[in-house]
Amino acid sequence: MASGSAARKPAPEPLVVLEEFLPYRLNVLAGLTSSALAQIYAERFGLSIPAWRVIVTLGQYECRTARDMAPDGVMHKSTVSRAVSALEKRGLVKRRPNLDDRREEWLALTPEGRAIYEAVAPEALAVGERLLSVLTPQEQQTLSALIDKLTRQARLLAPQDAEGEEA
Amino acid sequence: MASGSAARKPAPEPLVVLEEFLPYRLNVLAGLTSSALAQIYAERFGLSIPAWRVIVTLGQYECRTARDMAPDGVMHKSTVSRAVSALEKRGLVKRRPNLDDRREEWLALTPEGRAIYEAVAPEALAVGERLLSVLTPQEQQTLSALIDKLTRQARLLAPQDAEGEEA
DNA sequence: TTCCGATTGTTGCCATTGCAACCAATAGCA
DNA sequence: TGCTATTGGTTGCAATGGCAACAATCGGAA
Repeated sequence: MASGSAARKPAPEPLVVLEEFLPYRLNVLAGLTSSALAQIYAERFGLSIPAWRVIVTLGQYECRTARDMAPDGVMHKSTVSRAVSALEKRGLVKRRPNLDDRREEWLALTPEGRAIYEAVAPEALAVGERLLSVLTPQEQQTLSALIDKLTRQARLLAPQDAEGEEA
Repeated sequence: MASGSAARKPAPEPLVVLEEFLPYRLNVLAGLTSSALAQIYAERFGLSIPAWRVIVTLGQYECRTARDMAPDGVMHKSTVSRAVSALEKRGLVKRRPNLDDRREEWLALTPEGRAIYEAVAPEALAVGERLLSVLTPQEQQTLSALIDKLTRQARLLAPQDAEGEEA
């Protein structure tokens, strides 16, 4: 940084201080966290973010439909669709028609899918633990409550439907 | 939801409960927050996320170089490059060669850019305020501290260099 | 029964963007 | 002075993913 040190001169009237701006800080934190996680499921298991979410959801609930895959509204239905297709092609997920409503299909992990799930999940959990390890149990509980409050509020402020648009 | 209510059956052994998994919850919150913000700077001012960040950074610090634009490591240098090009083409940002080191260029908002900044910033701030309005001042302070702690830790866990990969 | 609107899921198209290769310029060192 | 490693920045390429249009199906009301 030869002479770039002058880059700190504040502008006439800085209206927003980025480093203190909550949405920005949340994005940075979420991005870093995703990176840490991606190291696990991407590099080591060849899973994309959407694929990882599908795997983990199906590991948690058997037989969800693609529609239910993103009820919290984090992924686009097209994203889910493509992720499921890819996972099916890899033999990790299996579809079964729902005879009661033939628009949708039941989804479930195959044994191979379950195996991957059981290999990835503990490592992902470990990352989460390592993240939280800098907080006391009390702080963790507080954080959880704060995130919940903010998420509820953010849902009110965000465009009603559209929610899936990060990465 | 004709018959989909059965989708709740938990799997044999759910190792990860997504709704309680910190990285996931952070991503959801950050995504919703970004959506709320994007409504302002995208729909109303035609700014992309990177463009918004450039504008806001230049509003805060005059004459930063493109390199300094993402020191917190949130944007790729190619992303910054393209955002700056676009903004220059729109006449919102001006480049000036740095004669001391001709690899880099000083960047600054043009009057038009400054005008946009002064129009967007207050609205963006308002979104942030509305988000935080569900927390007491005490809680806001706590949240800030927790985010800092987690961000520091996440930086240690994430791949050393790569950080810009959200959206 | 027969529409019409709503819902699930897929796909084509396009914008975004990460990656890596590359150019230009600098710094450090022999 | 040259030679090499490093850094700021740009661009081609390919993959990702959102949007919107579409097909298939269902539910409800006339």
